[in-house]
Amino acid sequence: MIRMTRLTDYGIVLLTYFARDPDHTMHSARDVATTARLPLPTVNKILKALTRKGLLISHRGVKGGYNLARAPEEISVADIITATEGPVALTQCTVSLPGLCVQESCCPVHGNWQKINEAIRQALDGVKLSEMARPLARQPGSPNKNIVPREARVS
Amino acid sequence: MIRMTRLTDYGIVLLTYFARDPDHTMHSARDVATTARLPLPTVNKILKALTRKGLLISHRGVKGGYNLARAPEEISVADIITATEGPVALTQCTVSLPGLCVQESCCPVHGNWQKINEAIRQALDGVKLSEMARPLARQPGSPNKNIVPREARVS
DNA sequence: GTTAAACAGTACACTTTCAGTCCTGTTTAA
DNA sequence: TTAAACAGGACTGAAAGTGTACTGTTTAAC
Repeated sequence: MIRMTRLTDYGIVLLTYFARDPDHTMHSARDVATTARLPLPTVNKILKALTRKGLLISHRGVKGGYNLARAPEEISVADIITATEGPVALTQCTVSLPGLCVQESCCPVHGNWQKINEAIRQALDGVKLSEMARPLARQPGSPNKNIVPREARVS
Repeated sequence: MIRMTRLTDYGIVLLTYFARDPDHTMHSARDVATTARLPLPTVNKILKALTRKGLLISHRGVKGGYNLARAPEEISVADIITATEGPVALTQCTVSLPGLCVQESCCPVHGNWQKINEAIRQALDGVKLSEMARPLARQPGSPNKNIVPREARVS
């Protein structure tokens, strides 16, 4: 499996809660944590990170909370992954700028990765948060199932 | 960054050495390790794994070694990743069979990942080993540059 | 038949990364 | 003034990844 971190997965789920709210009202980390049934410290951490990367807007103070910084149609899965994990790429080399790799001039597969990464980037860029939030939500206030605890899975 | 393990990266590079040989002759792990300038134990480990998954054919004994099990045009990057890391997917849930996830029935993004993973699978399936081996090889006997040692990169 | 080269399989130690939590500080509505 | 809520950093335990070593099996060559 090509790994995405669990926090990124959580982040996407949390963002769908914001996206699903038609009024675009503010939601505190506590509310979101309760809704998503995830521990508050973890939710805090994720929302803070997403804010730093410009996907959420924070409001401090007693009635504070978070808002989506952009419309759900304008936020792609690639944006979210980029925010929490850095540029979308499968290998280190294509993340770094040209010339930074010490063995670049003689690598047998140099350049080919660019094409692969570009394809993946496009795939992830084509899926918007609005789509992720849309169809299959049966119970809005429900936990993330993407992460399956090992002990919860049939062997 | 969406992570692929280093061994997978190595594996792809090693396979390109086999693919690049027009005669499809057998190569021992020792030879490949020397050519790729990677430690022999590591190369051994990777080639053994690729053999178990059916991408290479092994021949034991004194003049033994490895061969590609199929033509380079018939081996995709997805095949290689699948062989070393399991099914191509970004999240756990889409790897498991339906029904195995305890929270499946109420996950807000369930099903949407299927689409994303499919897109990525197709992207990786469209790139064949023959393409990876083809164009940019300047010095056939050169090391893998995909992995950039942290200390080798400009900060 | 003996030998040595080469693959097969397993186990292990080391390192790095992830995940989750906690603590202190700042902001702001009531 | 108070308390709710975000900001930022630090820390720890767990998990995964990485590289190596060791023992066993196969087989070509002599």
